[in-house]
Amino acid sequence: MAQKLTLKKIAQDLGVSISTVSKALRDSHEISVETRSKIQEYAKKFNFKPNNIALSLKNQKTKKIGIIIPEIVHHFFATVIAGAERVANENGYQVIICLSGESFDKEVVNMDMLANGSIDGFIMSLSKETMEKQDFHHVREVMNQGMPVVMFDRVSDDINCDKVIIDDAGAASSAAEFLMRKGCKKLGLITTVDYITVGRLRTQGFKEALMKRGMDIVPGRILKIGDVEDAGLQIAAYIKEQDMDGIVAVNELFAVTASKAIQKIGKSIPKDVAVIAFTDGMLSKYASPTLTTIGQNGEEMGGLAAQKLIEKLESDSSNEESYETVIVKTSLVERESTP
Amino acid sequence: MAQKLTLKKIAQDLGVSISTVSKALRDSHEISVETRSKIQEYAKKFNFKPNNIALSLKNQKTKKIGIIIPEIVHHFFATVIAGAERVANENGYQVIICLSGESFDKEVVNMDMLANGSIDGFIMSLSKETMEKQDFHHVREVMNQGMPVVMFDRVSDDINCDKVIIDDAGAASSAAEFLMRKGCKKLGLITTVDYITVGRLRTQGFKEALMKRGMDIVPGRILKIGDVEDAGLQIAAYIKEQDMDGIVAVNELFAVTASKAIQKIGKSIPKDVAVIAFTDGMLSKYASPTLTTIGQNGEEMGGLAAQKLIEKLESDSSNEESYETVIVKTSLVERESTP
DNA sequence: ACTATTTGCGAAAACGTTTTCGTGCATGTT
DNA sequence: AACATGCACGAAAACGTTTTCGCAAATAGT
Repeated sequence: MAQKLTLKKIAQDLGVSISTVSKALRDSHEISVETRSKIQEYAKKFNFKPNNIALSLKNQKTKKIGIIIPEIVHHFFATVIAGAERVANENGYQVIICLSGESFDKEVVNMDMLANGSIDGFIMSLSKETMEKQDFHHVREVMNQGMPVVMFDRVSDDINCDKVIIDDAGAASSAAEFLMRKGCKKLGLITTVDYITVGRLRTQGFKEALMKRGMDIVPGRILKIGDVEDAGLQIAAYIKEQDMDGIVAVNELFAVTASKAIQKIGKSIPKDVAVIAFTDGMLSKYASPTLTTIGQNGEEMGGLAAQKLIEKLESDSSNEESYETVIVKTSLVERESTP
Repeated sequence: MAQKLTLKKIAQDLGVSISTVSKALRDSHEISVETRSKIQEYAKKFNFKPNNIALSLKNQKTKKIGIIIPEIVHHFFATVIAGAERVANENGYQVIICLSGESFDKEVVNMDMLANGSIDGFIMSLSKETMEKQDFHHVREVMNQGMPVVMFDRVSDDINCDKVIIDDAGAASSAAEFLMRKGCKKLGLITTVDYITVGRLRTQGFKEALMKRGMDIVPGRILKIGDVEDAGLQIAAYIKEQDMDGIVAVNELFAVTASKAIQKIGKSIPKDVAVIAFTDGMLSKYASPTLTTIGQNGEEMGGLAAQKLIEKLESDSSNEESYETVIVKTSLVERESTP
């Protein structure tokens, strides 16, 4: 277990001072060529790598970015992380991941832990509890300390920072419009309760599309799911009770659950009922029938978020406070569940 | 942008020395009660939190663990991370995630970056390329520096360290046995090429189960997939050509792809062909029909890996070099794809 | 009243870097 | 011979902590 090599040890072994070693390794002209190569060879031979912690302390930057998300076992978030990690790595950064598990308290604790020097900036998507409580003191606090924050997907208008989102309302509207163009007259929507921003916006977009076509908005055809646990039962009942020929679902799970319920009552997809889902993940690709989806391009969102964060980090911190909201285009992927 | 509070600033503001502040905040009896409470109140008021980097440097430990995995957009790995993150957090640790993207070089680079002081220990699953090359110098190197490593899932016998794996051969054997008990006579296997340890072991277990029952092993019924890209075509051809009444697949994707191919040629599941898959993820739960699976309990594996790593980290590092391999039980989840 | 003991606090080292500022010595210039 | 210049290197500060040690003053013990 060869102890970790430090400048100090090299200096001792070679009979020079620490500063000389440091300078030699950075190829400073202050050091004679012989001394320099002697030190460099020694360092190479014993595979010296400067200690990151010491560098962080000295430079007051860690080259790490913190990502706080509600869940990782969720295809969309996983793709976001993948994108963020890629861009971070390309720029010499590493990512530290913390999961809030949709809990406000855990989100706060995690942020506090990371904010004390562990990272240079945050990428985050708010937990359900946080959105419900509308309590954002923790993110305000880290921003006050001069730590940049980029939010994605689950964002809040109450916080002034860079954001990366998709045009939820617009995408939901296009989805409904797409179904109507295919001939659907009785559209349904399976969405979340309103305090989840994305659910609310998608509901709003859905309604707008119907209104634009002058169609009635039938309240019963809009199902808002609060407790995901018994989504299955709620959706089954909803499918049985409502007479619809097209359904928009705000996520894959709702869509595939609905799809199964539809087939169970003897209707066929897409002939009797067309289905379109948000989030282009594994389920949509492999469900039966495969689902037409609105892809959220998570990889791209993650990449953009990292990009923006790193830009903020590397610009003169003395710069003006200007925040931007990037809207990532969604992509409609047509599969078997629509005509 | 209130500058980050430090001991030094508190000391200046209160007209005492840095050491006094430090001691007061740790409730040392060396400091008088008045001074202590004065300092503590001040610290609380301005929300002082000690700088993690400085602590890391001082204590020579970061309270962070590095996780290196091939992919994150993969349900199994996501569950492992979730489990590791949970246990890590419970013990005051944080996780840093690096993705190798199945590339040897990226695995090496990432390990090198993390090994220079950023973390206290590693949890990792080897990339495909690494397993193919059989080059493990990078993990040996960090181990030589006294940094503990715990491997999971994709491990190597050539490396001596703690490991967390499932009993792949045993699980594959039970899967085959399960199908035979249900009356299947002509079993097929969809697996990976042999240099992926888990694929090899599952293949081996599958064969053992057949031999134990005295059944012939028909080479054509064992499909080894190397390039995942055209797995679809290979599986479709295989299903068409071979006459089988039961199939074991080493992952969900292969299983659901096979399942679709089977239904496409007009056979019914599970009546004509029974299907059983490894990895109990989203696909199995929502495919049509839903799949009987062998759950790998990724959450548990991640948790155990973190547990073992933290134990190693917190024991006297002077302890004996004893390594353990934990075998996590698999769980058979019966669904519609088997009789 | 003189010595022990306790009390309350500060100085300084250490962790591993980088960087600024000397400093001693050889060389070059008058 | 006197002085400026350049070269090659070392000392020390700084980043923010914790901790050991030392020291002065106050208290206690005879």
